[in-house]
Amino acid sequence: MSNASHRLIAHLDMDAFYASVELLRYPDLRGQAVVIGGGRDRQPVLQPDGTRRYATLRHYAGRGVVTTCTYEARALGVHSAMGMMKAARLAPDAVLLPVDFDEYRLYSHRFKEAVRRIAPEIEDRGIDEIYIDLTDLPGAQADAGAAVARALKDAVFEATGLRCSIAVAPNKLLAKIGSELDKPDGLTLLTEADLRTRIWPLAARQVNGIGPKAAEKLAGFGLHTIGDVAAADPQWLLANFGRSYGAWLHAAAHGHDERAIVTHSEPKSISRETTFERDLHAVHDRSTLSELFTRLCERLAGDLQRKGYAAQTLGIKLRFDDFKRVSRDVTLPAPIADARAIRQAAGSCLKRVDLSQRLRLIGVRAANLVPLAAISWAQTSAPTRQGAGLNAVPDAHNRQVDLPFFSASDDSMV
DNA sequence: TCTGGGGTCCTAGGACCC
DNA sequence: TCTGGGGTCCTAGGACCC
Repeated sequence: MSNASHRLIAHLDMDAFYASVELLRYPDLRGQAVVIGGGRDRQPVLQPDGTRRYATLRHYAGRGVVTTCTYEARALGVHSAMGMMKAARLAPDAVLLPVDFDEYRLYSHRFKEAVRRIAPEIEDRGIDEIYIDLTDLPGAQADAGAAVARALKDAVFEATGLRCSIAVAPNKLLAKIGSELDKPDGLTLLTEADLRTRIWPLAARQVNGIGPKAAEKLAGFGLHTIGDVAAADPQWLLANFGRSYGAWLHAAAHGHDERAIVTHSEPKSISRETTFERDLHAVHDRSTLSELFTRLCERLAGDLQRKGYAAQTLGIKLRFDDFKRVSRDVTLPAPIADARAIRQAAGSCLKRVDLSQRLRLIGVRAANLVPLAAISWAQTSAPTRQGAGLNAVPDAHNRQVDLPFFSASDDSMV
């Protein structure tokens, strides 16, 4: 019932989330350059005198990337998604910690619960950020959400000991941009009136949905800021960026966004992938690859079963040594969730790829997810679809994909 | 010593159906 | 022999996000 033009949408973003969680555990690192990411076995060592000894970036060797880092590390030029080798050159003395997703998920749950107690209309946007609809919250309209935002920040700190940045705006697009404007520990209020002064001067890349490719293309036309895009002729945008994306660019640059808060969603796909320590060859490293592949399928099966889904589509993703990537997938006559069936379906996909080039990464993906509860009875009567699904499986023995326990004729990679 | 892992959405062509 | 127009599903790839 709320008027769309009077919406109050908040975006809440935890400040350097993983790094900040680590600082709660290791307060002696506060104020230092700390990088999270890379290897697995870099746990701090507790020494006899009670102090901890930490690994530093200096001697890092491997293919990891920086997952996140403290603001002190950012001051040295390190940022998320940077290769660890590069980060090590920039900040050799920075402390290196392994990622601990279980711990981060715990804190993620805590901060979201704290928010939910004040404002229940939450959209999950990953482990460390959410959108919140404040529109119908008592009193929120009176001060454009300022007091609620303050209360949310306090509640999050109370529940976790962690700081966050919040922006309140008329829509998700502006709220998302706004939460970056005053980081860390920020509180930003944006209205339509701020568009010209506070949004248009920002780089186009600041808009959620304008990524590296689009930003580069825009820059090629001399459009660098959001204001530049806003000033561009809409017909010209359509002609150069396509009907859909061009129209969206125009709307976004003018601060228009009617998307609602989505409080519930079902997963569309579940996947597991791994990058090898060194590039592997399908023939040379056949047994290593086969074992890794089987392991991935087992982990995927575990994920599916734990989350209560079976998959009707299975696929693989490969990245070659030159970073080119391919994917293959197959849709089965009936959904599956067990490791052997997944291994076989994924194996059939693998056979459709030219594997003469060395591989850097391999992944397995489950899609077309069906809740396990929905398929426990009518398994056998699932209709078989015509078309590419079955045709795409070249080997006759691979057609028995709907059997819960297949006779293992396919343990090979190629 | 470049470039992780887990996702979503969009596009585009072909198969197939009516 | 020539000639339709939807609509949906499947597959592959790409952009983007956290």
